[in-house]
Amino acid sequence: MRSSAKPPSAKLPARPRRPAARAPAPKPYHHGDLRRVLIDAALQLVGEGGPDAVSVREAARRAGVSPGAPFRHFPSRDALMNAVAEEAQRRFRAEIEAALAEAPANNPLGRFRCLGLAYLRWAMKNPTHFEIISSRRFFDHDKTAGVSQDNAELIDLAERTLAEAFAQGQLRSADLKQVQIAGRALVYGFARMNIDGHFPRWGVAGADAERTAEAILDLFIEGIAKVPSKSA
Amino acid sequence: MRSSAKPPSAKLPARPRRPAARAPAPKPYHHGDLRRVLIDAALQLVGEGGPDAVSVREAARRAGVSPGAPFRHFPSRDALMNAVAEEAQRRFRAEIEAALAEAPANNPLGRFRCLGLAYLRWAMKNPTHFEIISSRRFFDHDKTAGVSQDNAELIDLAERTLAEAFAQGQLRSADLKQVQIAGRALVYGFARMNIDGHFPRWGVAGADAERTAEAILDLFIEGIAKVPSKSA
DNA sequence: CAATCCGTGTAATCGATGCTTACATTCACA
DNA sequence: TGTGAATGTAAGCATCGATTACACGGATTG
Repeated sequence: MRSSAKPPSAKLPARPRRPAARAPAPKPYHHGDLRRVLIDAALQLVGEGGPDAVSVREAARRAGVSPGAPFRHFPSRDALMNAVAEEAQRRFRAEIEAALAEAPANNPLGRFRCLGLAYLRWAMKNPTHFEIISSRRFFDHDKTAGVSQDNAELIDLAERTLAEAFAQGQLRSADLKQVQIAGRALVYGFARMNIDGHFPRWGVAGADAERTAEAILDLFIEGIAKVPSKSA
Repeated sequence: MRSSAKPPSAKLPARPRRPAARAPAPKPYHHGDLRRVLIDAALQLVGEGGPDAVSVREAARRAGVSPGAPFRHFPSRDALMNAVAEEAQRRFRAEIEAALAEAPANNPLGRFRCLGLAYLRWAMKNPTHFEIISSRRFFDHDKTAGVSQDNAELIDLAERTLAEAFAQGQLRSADLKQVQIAGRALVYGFARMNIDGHFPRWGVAGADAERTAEAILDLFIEGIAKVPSKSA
């Protein structure tokens, strides 16, 4: 979308907000909630063609608004992408926490596995959205208090879960930091490889992908668990 | 570079090819090896600001050539990026194979570790170049015989090494495919997290980064090795 | 109720980019 | 030596991000 030929976009028929007693209400001068609509449009564009497919003008077009209008709400394209990325990150975190809420409470290592699985599943179901939250370039690194609060929350969650697992003697290594980074690298890497096209065989079906994701996660968990063989 | 103000590029002083008996040879009409120079310029641009920092015009500017000239050698920007990515992939493979050539021959698992380490080191020393080879979008997926021969070679190499390790009883799992994918995901993930800015603490120094890289690699190797504790 | 302020949208414009077409130059081969 | 193919230039198109001047109209005031 960003520099390719494209039909003139067919002009949406002026969204029917506020039926307006009698006049045809062709298009109210003020949009209503343009900011929200722009973010949604951009999210959709990301879903269709990745981050590069997002253009301010196309988002404006889909919102039925002039090309300059978005700049009233976002000082730059990056600012729009920032908002989009934060929204995606929010959804990501919400889904993972929801999945974890259903996991058994008294098996930390099992909970850790559950966390990783939810991570992988979301990333594979929403590849382009994962792409924008994983590439930190869309987050504002100047803001105080850590840009994406949601991301820090997730990391904390993983760390606490690992600490519990260690406290219950479920881990072989005491270097929790390394284990945490390795675990993150594993799921991150698998998710990104999937997005970046390193597994061309898995078309859209993704059943193989999900099975493999689970398998390598288990391989990792077994690798860090205490007494890996012998009994089981 | 792709849409920001920039000084007019200072105009290189007409590269002195072929001193030309006596005339000042201000600029030969034909460049000599524009294709090569364009790829180098683009590689440099990638090194300076990542893939998005590459513009055909800027590459042309640095080659001291008109904006349309590159299109004689590359039908599109993507084609240029393709060439750039293949060049980077070639260097990547060369360095890894060189490192592996110095590894002890009769310890497959050790060789596997060495491979992973070389991978991580190159990725961390050439982050932006790793970025373009990891994102497969710059490779031509239509070409027969697999686009990046070099990449397939590397994967084969890893698989053979793992098979040897298994044959010598060094591995705990017999599912070599899973082990290979997990290993790839681990190093890939770590490298990309580093590039994508998930480890903001490691400024440019990178000593911490390299140590951590080695640590998580060892953690993984221990996890897949047979008899992980007990003796060592 | 009316006047006005200011948030929000429009129109027009700028420079940069990818890419194409028409033309110019020069190399290489017959 | 002459000519055609290869390779460069010049000019131009459409799109993009971004800025500026202006227009609209809802909300707050007196």
